[in-house]
Amino acid sequence: MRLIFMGTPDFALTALKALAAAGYDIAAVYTRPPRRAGRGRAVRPSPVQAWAEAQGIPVRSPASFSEPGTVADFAALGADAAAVAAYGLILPEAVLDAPVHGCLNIHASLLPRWRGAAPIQRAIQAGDAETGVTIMQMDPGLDTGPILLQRRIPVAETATGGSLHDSLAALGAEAIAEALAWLDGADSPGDLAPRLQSEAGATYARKIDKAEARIDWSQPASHIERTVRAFDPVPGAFFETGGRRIRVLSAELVEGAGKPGAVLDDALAVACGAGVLRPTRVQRQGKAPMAAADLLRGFAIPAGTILS
RNA sequence: CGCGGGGUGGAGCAGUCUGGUAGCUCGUCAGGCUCAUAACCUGAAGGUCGCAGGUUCAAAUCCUGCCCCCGCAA
Repeated sequence: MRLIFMGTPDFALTALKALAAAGYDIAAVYTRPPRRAGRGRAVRPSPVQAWAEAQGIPVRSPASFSEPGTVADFAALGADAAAVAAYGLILPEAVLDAPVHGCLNIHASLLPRWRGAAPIQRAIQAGDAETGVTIMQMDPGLDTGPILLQRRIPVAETATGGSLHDSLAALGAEAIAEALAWLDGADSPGDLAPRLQSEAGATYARKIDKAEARIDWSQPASHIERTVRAFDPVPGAFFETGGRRIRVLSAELVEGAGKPGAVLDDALAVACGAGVLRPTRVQRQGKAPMAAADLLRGFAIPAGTILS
């Protein structure tokens, strides 16, 4: 089966590796163009591009499919199907229809819940007990295509954006391989007939805004705790004190009450809109992550401090 | 050449500007106190101050080069 793979970050790379390992003929990999990024602003290719090039797989990185000839080049590959995972570009209908079996997308949620850009973090933030991945037949809408198959996993109380991302990437890789195997007519694993998404239960996982990373102590402690986990490792929830930014990597709910933002003891228990939260793992700007107790040994945040 | 912080006994930090016996909060070990303790008291061990070179009577501190870690921004 002749495939086109389209994806950009690590989440997509996990799937690409799985498909390559499964022996698919990958005619080309599409990914977003290299751009200046990171400290020093060096131009660097996407994880998918770096790996694909190392494997000798042809890489294409159009800035947009509205560029002349891009759609024709895509169609000329004569692919049986395209596997799309966190690619980052909108695909016009002419692209979606070009492969024999169309374009299949891996989405990191149980659609129709959490359509959109940040399904992993939003699921944790919302306190979902379970989530998963969906393989869908792409249509022109935003994550609205017919569902081919879904795989579920529980969301652990300790799950972070990073850990859940990795779990779902692996699950998504298995699922896309299974869906493609079915399309290929081999070992049909039951009913994979596409079924339309119901609009009931549809929610939108809007992109993570930088401003959301600043902890709002007027919110309930439980919500802040989930946000801390959802935003670990990126973008990282934080607060500021003494002119320094302190990133919170994990926190625990503790007993007590107080005015939101008030530090209640010398071990960094902070009163929230409802309940009290104690950051347990933190990172001061410029420093490595450390236990909150370690930070406090050299950077006191005494009881009575008000965090805004 | 995007902006910036940092590398000091096992941990987290101060000291660097204004060179002059390396300090703080902990941890560890030993002893004491206590019904007992992560509490308290006493004492001890443990440091090539990231690496290399330079200046100086003298460098954690000043100068030069290099390595490593991290935050912001993208």
